[in-house]
Amino acid sequence: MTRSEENYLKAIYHLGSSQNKAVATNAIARQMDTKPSSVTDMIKRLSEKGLVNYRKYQGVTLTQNGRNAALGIIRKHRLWEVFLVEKLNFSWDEVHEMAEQLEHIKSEQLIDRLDEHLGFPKFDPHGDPIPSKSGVFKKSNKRLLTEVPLDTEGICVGVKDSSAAFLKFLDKNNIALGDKIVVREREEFDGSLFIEIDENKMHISNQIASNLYIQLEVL
Amino acid sequence: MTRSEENYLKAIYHLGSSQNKAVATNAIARQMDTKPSSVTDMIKRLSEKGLVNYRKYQGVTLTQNGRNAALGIIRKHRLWEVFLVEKLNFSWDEVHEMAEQLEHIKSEQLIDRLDEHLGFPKFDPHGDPIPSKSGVFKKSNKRLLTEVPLDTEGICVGVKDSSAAFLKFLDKNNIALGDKIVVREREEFDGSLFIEIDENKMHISNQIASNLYIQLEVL
DNA sequence: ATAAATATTTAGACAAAACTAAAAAATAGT
DNA sequence: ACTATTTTTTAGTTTTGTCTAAATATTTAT
Repeated sequence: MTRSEENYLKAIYHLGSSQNKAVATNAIARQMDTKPSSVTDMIKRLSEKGLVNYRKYQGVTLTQNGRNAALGIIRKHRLWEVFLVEKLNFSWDEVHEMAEQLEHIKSEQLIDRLDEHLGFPKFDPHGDPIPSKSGVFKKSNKRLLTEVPLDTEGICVGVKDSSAAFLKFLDKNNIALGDKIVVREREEFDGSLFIEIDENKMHISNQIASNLYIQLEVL
Repeated sequence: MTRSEENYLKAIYHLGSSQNKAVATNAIARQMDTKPSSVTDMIKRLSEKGLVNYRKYQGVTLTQNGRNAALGIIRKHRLWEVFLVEKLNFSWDEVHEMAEQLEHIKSEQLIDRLDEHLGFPKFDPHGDPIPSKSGVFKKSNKRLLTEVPLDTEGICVGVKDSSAAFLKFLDKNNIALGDKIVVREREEFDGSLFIEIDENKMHISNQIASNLYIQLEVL
């Protein structure tokens, strides 16, 4: 499979073929920053290879083979992200570009050894689940801080609003990706939260909480 | 730069442009398992980009830019090989294919962090020197066991004859890549050697010794 | 139900990187 | 010095993946 084919499969998966919804040509074009006509071309090729189901004008879904291929690429992407963050000390927001390249390295052996080297992680640094070799994965336990149950420990894995202003705010208040967070109390009146962040108590507004993603621990 | 361009530069470097000899079209074609006409095409492109010096029918040399690019790729290749062997426990003979792919990953940051993660190694698992960020590297201290001075410790990093028969012999005699080796005595009569291999004393024929590469330690 | 808007596909081109076949230059052998 | 051989280059195609422009299908709005 070519690199380009892999990228299309991944895009189709992310655009909803994970839930087996048919994905529109236009949506793929937007996602991949390319033209709809190019997408049509590629879809035909993928269809001939039995990786997608395609009927003219009706959008596209992944076949079982296509889905497996997509999951394989996602597995590689996320394992490499873990490597970059855990072993090379990159931060969550620096790794995507590199992982986009690394995910196309072809070697079963390599990715299995990497998996082992990393201790078979189940989630990537953004809290997204890592499919196993055979394509199974845990449901993500990533949710907004506003939706986390009380007294349950989680790890800060992402932001919804990635504006400079918000990131600066986080920085000033010593909230960083990877921090351990527990919600201790929810204020009914304004939806603000009392939290503990790496053992320090804090009070944050609903505004803030609704822009922070937390990954809850799962066994 | 495209992947293909990078591979051509590397091939030209290895074929003698390291010593600034002009490299023949045919030689490149052989090395890259491609046709001479394809090589001519590519050389023209590289020449337009200022990466090689080219005069029709006269062969090709690398420009300074070309040489730097080639060294950059070699640096990446060899650092990834160290990673594969040291961190993922692959053996010397399994890593080349993977490194061929990994060497094309584009990210200065990534390779510098990898370098640091590995402790700034100066040689790869085959005993070949790793160019620094700025393109300088130690001369290889890789040589045949027959040419190693007495009482000088080295590490077994390669074989000249990689026939199954020879590899089987090594296996049977417990000689493996990565073993520490010291030559204690050379027998004038038949050129055989008394060596210590990981503390065990052994006597090996000149035949054997002249097919084993040793990397001598350097500071 | 039909016109307007939107989405999708087709047709034809292009660039990169390869190929084959044929021509031209360089080298070697006598 | 002049063939014969080898090497290199040119010319013309092919494949992959993209593009633009035009044609066709579908959806939406009245």
